Amino acid sequence: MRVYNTLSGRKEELVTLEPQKVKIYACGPTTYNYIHLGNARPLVVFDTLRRYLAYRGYEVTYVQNFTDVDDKIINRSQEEGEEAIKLAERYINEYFKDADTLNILRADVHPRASQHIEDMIDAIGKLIDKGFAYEVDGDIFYRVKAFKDYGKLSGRSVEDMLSGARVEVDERKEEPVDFALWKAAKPGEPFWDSPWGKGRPGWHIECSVMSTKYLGDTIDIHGGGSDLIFPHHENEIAQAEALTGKPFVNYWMHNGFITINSEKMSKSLGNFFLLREVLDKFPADVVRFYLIATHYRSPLDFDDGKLEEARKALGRLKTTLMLVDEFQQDRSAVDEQLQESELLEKVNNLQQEFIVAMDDDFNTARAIGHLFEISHLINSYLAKASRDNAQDQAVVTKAMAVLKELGQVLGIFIDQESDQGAELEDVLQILAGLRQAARQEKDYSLADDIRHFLGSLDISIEDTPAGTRFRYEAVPELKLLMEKLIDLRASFKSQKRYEKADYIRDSLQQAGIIVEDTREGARWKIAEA
RNA sequence: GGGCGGAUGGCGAAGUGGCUAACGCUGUGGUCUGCAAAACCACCAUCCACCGGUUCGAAUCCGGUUCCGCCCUCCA
Repeated sequence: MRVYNTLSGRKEELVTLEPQKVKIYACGPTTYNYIHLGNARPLVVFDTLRRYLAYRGYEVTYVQNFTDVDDKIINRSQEEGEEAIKLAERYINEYFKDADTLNILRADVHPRASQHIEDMIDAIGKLIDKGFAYEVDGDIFYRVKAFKDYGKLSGRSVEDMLSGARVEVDERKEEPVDFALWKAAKPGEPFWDSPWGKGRPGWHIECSVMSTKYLGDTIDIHGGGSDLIFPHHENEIAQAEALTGKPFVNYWMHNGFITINSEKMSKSLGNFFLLREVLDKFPADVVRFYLIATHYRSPLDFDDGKLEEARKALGRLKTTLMLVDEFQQDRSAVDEQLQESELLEKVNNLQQEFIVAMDDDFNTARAIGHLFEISHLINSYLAKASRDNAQDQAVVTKAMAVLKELGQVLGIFIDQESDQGAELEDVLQILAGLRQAARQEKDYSLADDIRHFLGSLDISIEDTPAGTRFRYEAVPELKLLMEKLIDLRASFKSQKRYEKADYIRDSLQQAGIIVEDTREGARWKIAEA
């Protein structure tokens, strides 16, 4: 398995500290707002990385922090009159809602800066003792010149930075490039007690401290967005390696940005979309698919059209799942009489190619391409297969298991549970029955009326030799379907087509829905409720 | 100014020395259908920003040019 390492600027064979075990630290969000789509990319990218490593037999330990002590949080809390830690906590909870929707697995540990102040004070003290930090008026700065490897990650030299320094210079610092480890508290700010007075930690120290605390002095992979390379990750290295004398991270991985009209999506430019706004318009699996359909290091341009395309593309894979589901007679009883099959041979080859693609720096784009090829093979096979043929059943089931398994590794098959599933399906089938009968009687206006009605609810209807099938992305509301059925029944009654009206009432009853006629009209209820 | 990366069909996006340049979207023709949708079948880049070089052979390596993005300030 090969991984692009920012440190060396090339792909390297992944050799973990311990065989078949991998320790990953991912930089998490600063929680002063809802996350935007740009924040979601590393979440999905590193979640996919993690799933894939687990799929390949690694025991993964995954740590993702929350920055809940920070200038932006303090500013926000002063604007809104909410205590900083409370505000941060509130957005941490909101973060989990978004992440869960996107099918992001929880980390093994989600450490928060606010809960590791003691550890940070301890680390800062040691850095001072070793000569890597100095105090000025209650502030502590890191002495960049003392760390000889400074700049090795971002590929720049201290000299270059000093000459081209655009940093607003704090005169008290020994060098403009020195950065804050500890900031003395200003009036009205949250603070903790330290040997240097009341204050709070700088941003960079938390990751060094929490990474080493939970994963050890040296870890395998540290990930985040490319904008963290400098200064954040550079400073993490300086802090941690000065402290331990050991390499901090073996593989640094950075994802590219999401752009809008080729400009980076960012809060300061104001061109961002909150993840939940996007999730309002598009299902989570589509968003996830969109985020990994491009290689993680490439820029990814955003607009609704791209998501629409992702919706259609993913829909193709889901269609295969649906077609197989429809084809299968009895899922449990297969598998025994499995014979040689050209389909399975090809599918197994594609599974290997999927692995080759993912092994090559997690090339999800190429891997997804192989998924489409599998999908295509299964669809073609299905078109000629026979439901009653045990061999066909076995082969298709086996092929689909591969597709599902690989989709699961990428996290793109998110099951959408419906709470009224049973009734809903029955009601749809009753509508299908009415339409089917209308078609047989050549009453196409009624047949089309039903189809158009369903179309208006974003349910599309497809006739197949085996019957009628429904497709929808958002689970439709039972209430609306019932209103239509009640309407139809009323019009049948007024036309004195009682056999149709009764068909509706009787089949609803069988489905567990009771229709009662009253003076004002009909009403309905679910029998068990 | 310094550092890093990119330029592939109508669009998106893989491919980093050698079979017909993946895959998806769109489009076209066909099968199927009361109509439709889905599915299936077939077709859609003699060419990979430009110029030069290395090589038997390059989109793929090297040099140069143009254009674009990112980082150097909080940012995933």
